Amino acid sequence: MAVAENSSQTVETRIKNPKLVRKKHLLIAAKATKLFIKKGFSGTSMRDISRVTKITLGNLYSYIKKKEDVLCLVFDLYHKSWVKVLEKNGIYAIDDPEEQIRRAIRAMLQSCEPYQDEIKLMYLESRFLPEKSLKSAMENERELVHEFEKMIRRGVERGAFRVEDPFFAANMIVFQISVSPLRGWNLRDRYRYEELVRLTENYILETLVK
Amino acid sequence: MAVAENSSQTVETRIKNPKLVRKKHLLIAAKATKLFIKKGFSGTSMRDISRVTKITLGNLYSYIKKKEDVLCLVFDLYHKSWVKVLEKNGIYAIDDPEEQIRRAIRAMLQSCEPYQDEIKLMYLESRFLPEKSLKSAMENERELVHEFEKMIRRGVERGAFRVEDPFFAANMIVFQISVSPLRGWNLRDRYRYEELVRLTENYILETLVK
Amino acid sequence: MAVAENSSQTVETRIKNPKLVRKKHLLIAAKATKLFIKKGFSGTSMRDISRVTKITLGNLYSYIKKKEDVLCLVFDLYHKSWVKVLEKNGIYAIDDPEEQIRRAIRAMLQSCEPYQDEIKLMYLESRFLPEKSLKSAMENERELVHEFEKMIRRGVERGAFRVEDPFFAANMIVFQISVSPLRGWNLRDRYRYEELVRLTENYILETLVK
Amino acid sequence: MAVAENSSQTVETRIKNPKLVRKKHLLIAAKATKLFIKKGFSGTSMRDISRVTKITLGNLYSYIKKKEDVLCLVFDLYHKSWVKVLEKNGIYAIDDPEEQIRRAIRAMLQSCEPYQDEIKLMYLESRFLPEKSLKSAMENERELVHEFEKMIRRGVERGAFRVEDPFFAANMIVFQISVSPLRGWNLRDRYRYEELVRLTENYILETLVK
DNA sequence: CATGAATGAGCTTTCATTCAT
DNA sequence: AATGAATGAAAGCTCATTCAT
Repeated sequence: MAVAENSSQTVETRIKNPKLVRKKHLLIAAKATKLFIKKGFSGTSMRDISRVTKITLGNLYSYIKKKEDVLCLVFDLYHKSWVKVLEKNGIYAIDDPEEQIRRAIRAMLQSCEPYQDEIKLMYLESRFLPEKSLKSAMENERELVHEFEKMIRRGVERGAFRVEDPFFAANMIVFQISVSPLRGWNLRDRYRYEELVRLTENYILETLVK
Repeated sequence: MAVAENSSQTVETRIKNPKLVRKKHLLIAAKATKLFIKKGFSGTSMRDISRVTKITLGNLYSYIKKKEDVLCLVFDLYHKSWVKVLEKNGIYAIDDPEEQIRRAIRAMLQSCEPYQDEIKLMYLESRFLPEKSLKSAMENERELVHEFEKMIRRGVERGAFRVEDPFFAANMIVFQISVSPLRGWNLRDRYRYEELVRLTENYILETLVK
Repeated sequence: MAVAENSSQTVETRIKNPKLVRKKHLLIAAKATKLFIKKGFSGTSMRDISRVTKITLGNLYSYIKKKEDVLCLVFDLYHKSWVKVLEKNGIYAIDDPEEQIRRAIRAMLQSCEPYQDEIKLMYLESRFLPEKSLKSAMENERELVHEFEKMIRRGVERGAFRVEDPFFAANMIVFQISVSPLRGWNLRDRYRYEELVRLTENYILETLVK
Repeated sequence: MAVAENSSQTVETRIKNPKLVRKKHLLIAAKATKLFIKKGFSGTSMRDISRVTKITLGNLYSYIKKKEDVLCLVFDLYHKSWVKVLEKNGIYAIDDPEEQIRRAIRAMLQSCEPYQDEIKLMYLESRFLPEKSLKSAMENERELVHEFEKMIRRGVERGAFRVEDPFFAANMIVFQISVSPLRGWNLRDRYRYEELVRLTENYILETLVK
């Protein structure tokens, strides 16, 4: 969930200098994100993007080939490495299943915090991705679900969890983690984010634990 | 979740005959829904809508004033009466809190079943609604959340439920009910809908019940 | 070579009134022809065409679907019925082969006269036609060549002509007929058109007749 | 018709070293020719030319000033020295007029053979030449016509030819020589080139000779 | 009430060309 | 001499919306 370091291998470029490409791609992705959040992908014009990035329209097209490439850049920027979030937070090293999954959820929630709008954006606009990118985004999510499934199964085997269908539960948990970005309008003016984290964490755990 | 009978108070019209207006509004909403599901609101042109409704472009603008009015009509058609779903299914008459909420969830899930795509659509395109309609749609949801909150509080008082924060829980439940429309791509080819209903129902109940 | 009466069956339209379509198509074709002669097909923009026809750009696209359709309209306007020119001039009724072919050539040359630039245009820009139209244009020419071939064979059988290869000769004659439009720059300021007709006619006949 | 040795006096350059200029000009012309044949002058972009020549876009503009200069280079490359073809083939030394003109035609046809596409190209795209180059190209052709005119007049004086108007005939002959490049689509899949040479040669001669 | 032609602004994309290094 | 990033204008085309009939 942390912002990706190496964006934009996906997007072809006419510019040769890779450092410059990276820099501009980051700029484009960052600025476009804000526009997309405000007006949506279809509602944002290339001229808008040109204006806010202060990159000439013609030059903009030196760094991308099509408008949807901008969307890919945005996804590249934010959609990297859900699983890495777990790795980085040392989740796999935790032995106790309850503690493990609790910490996993918390890690996810905390690393989502600064990117609520971005996550919603990705949720709303993923359908405009070119098929290849869409697939990779979905694969990314599937991986995350799979990690949770494994954690749940382990908890069940250990007798710590009581779960009817681990695959379904894993899907539900991943979905529940996104409750704040997706339903924020009803929650975020009522709770501080930390509270939301705690509440969500507890709520999910309540379901699993015997 | 049943289709609303009286759509289109929201949308102003040049036509006087109210029966005709209602008839055409229903037609427009129904046909536009399919287009929006397939191509999104921004991806659908007024010409597309004119073509599928077989209403001339000019005439179409006798029944609406702007393109976003069509979206309002669609929302009017599907977004009415969440609470009525509960009423109609006799939820309020059920005394046992666990049974009550279980049946409420089931009623919601079942009445959502034929409208998965429409629900997703409303989720995706609500941001293009004019503010007034958006507010009313949100209000509608808030009402539903509120009903669940009341059921939860009653269960807690009766000692049937163990819930930290009823308002949060109600929000989460309403959110969880929409797991199938919103995350269908990973679930719907694995489970039949009845199974999903059962799994979701059980999963949510597991959390609440002591 | 006479201008076609019924242009534009080829080109699809959003406009329903067929008379209007015909009228505008004629207008578009006529005005575009002049532009294409001056600046070529690629060098002429849709905006140019919009300007000279005084049809709004958006509306222009109600009468065509793509820019190349305009080229089709131009070809429809001028490229009809080479063979009809022969029919209309009563060529097939002439018994004497020499007289027949002489009159055929003259008829072609005379009916070409008002359209020198247009013929050159069609020669230069035919490569931008969509394949279907290109084929039909080529077929049209092939028919003309074929008619000449038949006339030549008849003359050979009658002992009036001395020709090595009638098919080749027919091709060469059709080519020679276009000498004025295609090489006009060197000839047209030296001879009046009538003289060119006479010279070409005699020159070709000289080759054939025993 | 042989490729010119000294191209590019026409085109101004920022580069000083004349050998280098010549080398690059030849490269540009040769590669651009292929592109122009395939996609036309207007359909070819400077980037295309940069790509195939492997000369950087910026550097390309060190050797030319405008895109049309590239066209000039192409014309320089192929359009030189029609008259030289006659010289090199020893045409002027031939005494017998019929033999002379027959050999002249054959020489032209044979030296055209490898450049059919190039000749058509020059025919199609000459209108994009800057006026000066266009004039020089036309002058070149005029010279060729003039040579033929002289040969014809000589034949007439000697009593070998019977020609109404030598200037017109010369024009027509030069035009006929280009029948294969310009009308190839109907002839070239029916005859081998040698046959076309023989047929054209005989056909033209038939007209002239008493 | 209905028709469908017309409008004009806006879209994405590409191009010839220049300029700093 | 050479590189390649940058520019700004213009291209083809579509759209929501209006208006005369």
